[in-house]
Parts: sequence; C-alpha cells; structure tokens
Amino acid sequence: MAERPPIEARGGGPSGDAVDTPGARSRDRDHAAEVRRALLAGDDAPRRSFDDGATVRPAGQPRNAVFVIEAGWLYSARILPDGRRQLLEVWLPGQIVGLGEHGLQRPLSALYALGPTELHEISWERLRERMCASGELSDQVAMLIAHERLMFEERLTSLGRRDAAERLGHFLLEMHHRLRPSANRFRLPVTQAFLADMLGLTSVHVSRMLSQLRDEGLVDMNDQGVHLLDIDTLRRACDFDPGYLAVDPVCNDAD
Amino acid sequence: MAERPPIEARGGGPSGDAVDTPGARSRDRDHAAEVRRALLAGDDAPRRSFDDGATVRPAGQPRNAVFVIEAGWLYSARILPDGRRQLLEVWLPGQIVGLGEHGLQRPLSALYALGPTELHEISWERLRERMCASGELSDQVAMLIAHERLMFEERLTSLGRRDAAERLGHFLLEMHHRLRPSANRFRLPVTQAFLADMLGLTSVHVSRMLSQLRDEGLVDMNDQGVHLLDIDTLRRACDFDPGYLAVDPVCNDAD
DNA sequence: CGGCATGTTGACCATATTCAATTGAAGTGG
DNA sequence: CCACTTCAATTGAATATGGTCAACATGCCG
Repeated sequence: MAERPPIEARGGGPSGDAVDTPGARSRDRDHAAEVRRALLAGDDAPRRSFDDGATVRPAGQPRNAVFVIEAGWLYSARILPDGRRQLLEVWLPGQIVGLGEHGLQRPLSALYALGPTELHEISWERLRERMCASGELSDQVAMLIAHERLMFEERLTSLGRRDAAERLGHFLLEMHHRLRPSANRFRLPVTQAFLADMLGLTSVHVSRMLSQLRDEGLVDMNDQGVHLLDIDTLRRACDFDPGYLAVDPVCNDAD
Repeated sequence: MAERPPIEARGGGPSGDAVDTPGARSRDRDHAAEVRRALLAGDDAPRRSFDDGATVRPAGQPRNAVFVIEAGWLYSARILPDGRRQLLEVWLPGQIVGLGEHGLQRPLSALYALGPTELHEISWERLRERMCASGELSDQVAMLIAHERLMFEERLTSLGRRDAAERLGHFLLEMHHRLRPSANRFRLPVTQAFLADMLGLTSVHVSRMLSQLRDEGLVDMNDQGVHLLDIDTLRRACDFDPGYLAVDPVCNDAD
C-alpha cells in the first residue's frame, strides 16, 4: 500500500504557475486581493477596532457582515455547551472573513480578535449586490470559500490521523508558509492553550511536545517566537505539503 | 435542552422559512436540486458507472470534472504517504461532488465508490460555462461549497474535542438526519474500519464503542443496519444539533 | 472445503489527559 | 519599591482513553 506521489508533486515549488490546464483556473492568482478591492471600492466600508480577545462576531446570532482584516489577527472557534472548544482557523491581515457562512442564517462558530485588530465591515447586503453585478466576483468568492474548505480538509487529516508532535509541526509549518517571513523565524502571538484548542490537545501536552521538538532540534518556540531549526526534516516528519495553501496575502515582520 | 425541529425540515423545519433577514438567503431552498437541474439540462452529460470500491477520481491528478450522483454513494479520502487515511465525506444520491475543488488544480483527496454507483460527469469546462451564463448558478455553487465547508467545521469539532463514543453517535445522527428514513432505522453500508477512518479511531475501538452504545440502549448497529434506540438521549449525549445540515436531497429506503 | 473479509474480545501498551505543585513574567495597588 | 495577584509555562506522578497485537468467530464466496 501507500502510494508515494506528493511532497513536491507540483511543477516546481508550491505554485508552479506555469502550467494551467485549459478551463481550470489557477489558485495562484491572488483572488483575495481582487475580492478585497471589489468590496472596498468606494471606500465607505465602516471600520471597526477590537481589543485583544474581543468577540468580533458571536456564534448563533444572525450573520450580517463579512470582515476584511486591515491589521491584526482573528480566529474562529466552535464552543461546546460544556466548555470544550475547538479553534477552527486563524485569519491574517488581508483575508476576508465570513464568506464561508454564505447561505447560512446563523454561524455556528464565533470570531475573536487575536490581539488588537482593525477591520473593514462589509454587509452581506452590499456583498450580494456586488456579486450580482459581477460574475467574476462571485466566482472568486466561490474560490475563496473553496480554499477555506481545503484548509479544513488538511486540518481534519491532522486531527484524525496525525499524532501530537506531527500536528504541532504541521501547524507551525503552515503558519510559517502563510506568513512568509524572510527567515525561519516568525512571531506567533498565541498561547500554548490556544495551540491545544486548535489541534485537539491539552496545553500541558503541547508544552511537552514543544520541549520534545526542541530536544530533537526541529523547532524552538518560546514566548510566541517560533524558530524552525530544520525545515526539511520537519516537513518530512509531519508530511507537510504546502500544496493546499493558497497565497495568503500577508505582510509580516519576521522575528 | 435539545431542540426538536427537523426530521421533516422541508416545509417549516429548522429555520422557519418565513422570516428572512433582508439580504440573507435561507439555506432551506434546495440549492443542490437547482444546480443539478442547471448542470444536467441538455441531458448530454456522460454517465459513468463504478463498482464498489472503484476509484472515481484519484488524488493528485489534474481535476477536470464534477459528478452528480444518480445512484449509490461515494466517499472522499485523504491518504498519507505511510498508509494512514482520513475519510473526509460521504456523498449521497443527488449531491454534486467536486465543487469544493473549485480553483484547485489537483485535488488532494481521492474519491471512491461506496457500493456500485451511477454518476453523471460534468466537465469543469461546461460548469464554468454555465456559471458564467448565470450569476444565480454561481451563487448557488458558492453556497454548496460553503455547505461542504460547514460540514467540515462540525467534523473538525468532533475529531478535536469529542471522545470516541460521542464521535460515533454524532456521526450516526448526522447520517440519520441526512438520509431521512421514515423510522429510526437506516442502512449504512460501511464497515467499522470505514467508520474508524472517518472518525480518527481504529476499527477495534469502533467495535468496542458500538458495543458500549448498545449496552447503554442508545444505538444498535449490526451488519450495516443502524437502529437509533433513544434519539433524544443520544442527541444530548453527543451535542448533536442538526443546524449545520442543509437539506440533503436524498431518496432513501429505510431499514 | 478453504480463503478472505469483517467483527469481537482479551491482554498489554502508548499516547495523551488529569491533577497538582512550581516557576517566572507581567500587572496592580498600596 | 514591594507585596500580591494572575496568567502562562513547565514538570512529575497517576490515570484514562484509545491503540496494538493476537486469537477466534462468523459469514460469504469461489
């Protein structure tokens, strides 16, 4: 068993933007940027600020807007009645948050600020209006939703079939890829409890696994600073293939 | 707790289709049916048959079609290089499979037949053509993709934060809801190993947990026949809320 | 009949959780 | 400046949940 295709199954690098099967659109174009421009055109979208930890959008309430992140990070989470929580996604500057609730009356997941944030708020009314006006916009929105789905596909695989160390390594590689720092260091402003709720673990075990990764010379993480010591080994160990990551339009400061 | 709306959620189900926040679309219309009609109009879509277990679409190959299920079930799966596999979704008759790969050159997940199946194949070329022609179609496709994403959101929560028994109960309730049998019995033509790969467990443990659920008087499952003995208790125990399930257009035989 | 796939059960083991104690850093208020 | 609190992280010990290995039963099908 076990085929052995991926790990670099592309043309060259994470986005061999050369070949394009006819009729198939490349994910390499920055759809988010185009959608952002379309949604913000007119420049009258209200701006909103949130403090660290603030609830940007509660769960269960009628959904009525999407957000374009101007600065800061967000995360989405699903809370169970007994308090357990599963974090679903981390959202970075430039991303459009909330498209995935298209067609849903009330989101099941809540949205919180990860650090102080600046957002543009675009009402669904306005969004619909612009989508009706532009088939291309509709299409790009569909692709962005498909990309959110694809991220979940990968995370589902992590939670279902990867052990704690693999999940951690995989997630850190993912964030590294999304943030595109110049070096192998980047800031990840989250606690270990956050990582735990993201990866289906406990904070205690996250602490242990990070120590282990450090001992193995793979990752050094302290005080929200991540240093990937041996990316190639880590990628192999975690079965990380960035093929599922679209270009995330993020401007970021390394270290 | 535990609402009690659906089970016949068509006319006035989980979301009293009377009220509709302006600009917000209800998920209660059967978008899948409308998209199906649009894609199959002309009736020249090639039909394809697959035997049980056949690969409908391999992973890693250029994606070039979506499928409308005429009869039989499909499932999608992600396979890790070392053979571990995570099943992602079960697809039922009437569903359109492959929309979630919109914008992606090569799907990471493979698609297999669960029992003998009959499909209509619609090329992406054709799909794009019709989406360009109809903004409404684009929009409905976006909603269907959003729904796939929503299913993942729920399953992610299961894998991350629910224990084995809860995952099993939750999944069975979900299938019960999607299949809409007349009674509390339905056929689920999968093995315990299948359930295991779906829920991030081992087949041995699935066996044990099913025995436990039987002992508790909650679920009786044998030879692919599921009997939900105490739905209300089960729902409460598993935190199952069908709100995330759109109306799945499925015709099914109970028992 | 024999082979294969599936499910069940037991014994043992591993991974991860729970509980608890400790440390260090950061913030508050006297 | 110094208690005092709070929160995050670390570590150890005990525990639990689920995994591994293996044996066996059953049903199906050639």
